[in-house]
Amino acid sequence: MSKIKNSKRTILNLAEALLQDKGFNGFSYANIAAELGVKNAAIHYHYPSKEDLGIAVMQRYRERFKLWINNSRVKDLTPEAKLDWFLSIYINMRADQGKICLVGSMEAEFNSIPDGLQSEVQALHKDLLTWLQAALAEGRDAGVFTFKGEPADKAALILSTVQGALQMARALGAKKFHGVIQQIKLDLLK
Amino acid sequence: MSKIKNSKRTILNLAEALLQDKGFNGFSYANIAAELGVKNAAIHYHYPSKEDLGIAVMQRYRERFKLWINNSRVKDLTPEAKLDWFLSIYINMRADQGKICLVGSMEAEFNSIPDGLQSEVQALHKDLLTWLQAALAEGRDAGVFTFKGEPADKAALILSTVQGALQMARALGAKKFHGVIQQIKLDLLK
DNA sequence: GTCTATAGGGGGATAGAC
DNA sequence: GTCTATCCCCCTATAGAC
Repeated sequence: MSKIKNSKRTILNLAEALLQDKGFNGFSYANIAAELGVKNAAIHYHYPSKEDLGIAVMQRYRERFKLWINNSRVKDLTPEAKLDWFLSIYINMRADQGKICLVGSMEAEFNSIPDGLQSEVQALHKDLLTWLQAALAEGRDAGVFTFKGEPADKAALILSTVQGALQMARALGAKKFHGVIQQIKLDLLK
Repeated sequence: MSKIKNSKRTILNLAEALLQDKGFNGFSYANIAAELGVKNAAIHYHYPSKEDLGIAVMQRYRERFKLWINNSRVKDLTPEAKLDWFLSIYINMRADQGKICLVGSMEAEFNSIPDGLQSEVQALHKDLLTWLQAALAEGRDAGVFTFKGEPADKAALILSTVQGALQMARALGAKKFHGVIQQIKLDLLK
């Protein structure tokens, strides 16, 4: 791995964590530079504008998700295990550390982020929804999930729920978040 | 109504709308001043600091909610009508105009808002949760709601859901939001 | 109560040296 | 690739005149 690729990766890692922590308007190049031990301008060399940086974070996340769902370790899971895998993504975001999901962070500030970034948020949200909808449909057909209505609406509900629950955890604690996760399963499993 | 009270009320109205639109870090005194047709400093006269303004918005909302739930027009509703009333609060926030709820807006920026404001967010979220939990328990006892688990967890789930769904509407459209609202009812009613 | 003026800080971004 | 230096803008907040 070349040095520049490593720098870029480290910057993206920090930016992603800051987005989940403080949001797009809540972090600055100075935050990243400080943690990296370099100066402000060095970050601009790798990502000229803040919009570029935000877009790069979102695109990387989308590609990561695509790799996961196309890997047989996820693809071949039972519907129930697929749901557990999906929920574990949000559990691993560490509600106890006040982190929220990228999509929720970006959508809360949607009206004050650059246009190009809005499109990336939209694309990622669609990807998540599409996969979850298929998993729910598969599970209901297999007789392990039970819910009324359309898989599309149920998927949108579950995604909205985990997104909101991570935010709730900031004010009311991680315990409440885990209660919601359990309730999602109670509402879905036979 | 005195003139100062009117000014204060107008400022709070504008601040509330801006919070739902752009978030605490996304709006400025200049935004309010411009819409009010006065200068920046005039707003500081009524609310010295931005934290004061944010807290005042949250406190007013809490009192408004308290008045509603203690009014017989809500208190005497059937459990099912209570749920509809509660959901109508979020429907009336106009997902089609990109507005989200105050709690969601504040919690998404929770780690970069003043401490005093964090406490108000926490208090409002608790109020909403407490009322919804009681309504759900009442409805299940009356045999009109059906759900597994604890009313506390189901209430936290529903609140997280509407909060997340309003945010989702920004990226994916208001139609998806209304689909989620319908799904909430499908998941709850017998 | 609102004004002008201003202080003081932070943020995004660029130029040019090394 | 990273540095120093700098520009310019927006923001919160205050002082003092009207």
